[in-house]
Amino acid sequence: MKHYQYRIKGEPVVIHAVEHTEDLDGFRTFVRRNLKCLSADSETTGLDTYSATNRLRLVQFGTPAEAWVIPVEHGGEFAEDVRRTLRAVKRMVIHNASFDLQVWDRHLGVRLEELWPKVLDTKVLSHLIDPRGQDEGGTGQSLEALTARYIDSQTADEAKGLMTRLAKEHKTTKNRIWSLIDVDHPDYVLYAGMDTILAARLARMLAPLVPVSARPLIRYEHEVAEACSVMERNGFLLDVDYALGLSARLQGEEQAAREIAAGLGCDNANSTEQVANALEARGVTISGRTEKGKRKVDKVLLERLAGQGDELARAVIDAKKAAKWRSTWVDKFLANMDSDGRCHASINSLRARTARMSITGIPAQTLPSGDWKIRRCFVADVGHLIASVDYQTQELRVLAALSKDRRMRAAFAAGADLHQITADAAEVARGVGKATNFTYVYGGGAKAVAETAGVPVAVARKVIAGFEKSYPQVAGYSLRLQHIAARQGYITTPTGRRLPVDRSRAYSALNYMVQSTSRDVTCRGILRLYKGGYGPYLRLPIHDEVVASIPAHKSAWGAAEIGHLMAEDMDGVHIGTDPEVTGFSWGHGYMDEEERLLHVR
DNA sequence: TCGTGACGCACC
DNA sequence: AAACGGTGCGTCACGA
Repeated sequence: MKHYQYRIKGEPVVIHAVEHTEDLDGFRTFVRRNLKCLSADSETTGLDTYSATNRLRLVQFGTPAEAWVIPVEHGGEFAEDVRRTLRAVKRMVIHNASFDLQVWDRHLGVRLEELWPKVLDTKVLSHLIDPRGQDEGGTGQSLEALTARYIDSQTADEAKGLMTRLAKEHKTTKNRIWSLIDVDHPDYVLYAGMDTILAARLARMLAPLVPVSARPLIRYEHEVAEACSVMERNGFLLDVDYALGLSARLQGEEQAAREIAAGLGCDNANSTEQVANALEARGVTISGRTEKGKRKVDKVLLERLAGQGDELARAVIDAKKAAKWRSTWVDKFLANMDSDGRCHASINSLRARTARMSITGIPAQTLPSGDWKIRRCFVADVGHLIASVDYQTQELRVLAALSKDRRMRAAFAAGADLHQITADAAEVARGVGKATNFTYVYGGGAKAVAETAGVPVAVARKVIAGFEKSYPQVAGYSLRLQHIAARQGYITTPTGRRLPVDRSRAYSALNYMVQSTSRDVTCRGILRLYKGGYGPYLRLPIHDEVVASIPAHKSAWGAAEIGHLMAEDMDGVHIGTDPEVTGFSWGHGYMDEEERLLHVR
């Protein structure tokens, strides 16, 4: 048994490090005394919870003044005591609970469903107080930044410095120190214990700072996080043979393209500088410049040159694409999969300033959609099919509900084609109307519309004017939001969420409102699915879409049920869904008929 | 050898 | 007067 003293702004705190089973008596007394509420945290060998080599090393429990660190790595009675404690505590404060709950689920066998209902996640509180990141003028959501802002900057620095110093001492990197450091190293134990003390203090500090309007969101965001953590635990089955084949093919394509590029004077197609030099050596003039004044060599330029017959441009495009597809997607899937061949995404259910989610691990939000080959890597469970259900023009319907624009609402009620209406108002093609609708909601002007729709700026101006004439109350709504934002620095969504709006970019208020409210539509749908027993079938949420793996023998029924549960009326505007059973792989939804016939299981 | 900024590119 | 919102990630180039 060891005890470490530390001071936070002069106040003494103590960290008890359990070493022997006899030490557990003191720990049990501590738990009994604080059964009502404890903070908790864990230290693992890494963030890859589902990999075969990942281990749980420490579990820590704390109060604002005291922490106990249990070396669960030793197993036996230590692990058993932690299990009992996790189950017995009435309320648990955790910073980013999704991570720890999955760790305990995987390594201790305590199901995350059992623990989520009693968790208070300080990261959730922090986001509801200020969703901005550190580089956006906010505090960010990291424990370190929150400690510096709300508790004590010196403590934050010292806690952070501990592990950096340990890594240096052990001549290793910050990423590797977690698995190498002795489980009873004083600095490691101090660091581990401090985190729970800080989380316990943060909970007290942050809870009263959540705006009254956002209080109901506390429960709701914990439930959304729970549903997402179940999806993470489920994982998405990888078609290993297909992925290996695709990887090999991409490697061959990249190699071939690189050889051509090298023959034409460019050794590294990934280096914009080298490509620019090689192109100029061939007599190409590069007029575009980046923000920092460098020669701009992007896909637009390269495609144009390739279209004119430039072989180097073509080779560079091919080499870059094959390399990116292999390294960013396929090889990453193969590296990430667990021993059952499943990939576990990491879903940050409350991420952006607008509360939009982000997904890493499987970067599901950014997989190519124009080509099925990458998504084809992911398949339904045995005996299942993939169902994909998305909302129909979610953001525009949300805009109709929010702005109360009579004509937009009437158009949706009548089942009219909003993109066509916008197009007709300016007598342009439907595609131009569609691009304008989206770009307008993104806060774009004539220049942006011209860019995305591929029309001259003069035409873009006309289409925007047509949009505003078609839906006169939308522009008024945008202005009202801008005024509110200018007055108080933030706007409040229908769910009570505060969205800070930078005064220099007041025009983005409309987009923030629509994006955030749409996110909440999807989240409510996810919660209905989760509470309706669909948790085991859910795979990924992607903005306005949910992907699921459902038993094949009732897949059509299942997809329709999912669509039903997700659909909702918002202030009289129906936000409906398009359920689709794609096939045995996710990619099947992006194939044509002929391709589907070639890909059978 | 590491961390970081710039760039480009994938998506809704 | 006009205003492109929100993400993740790989590579290169550079400085500590």
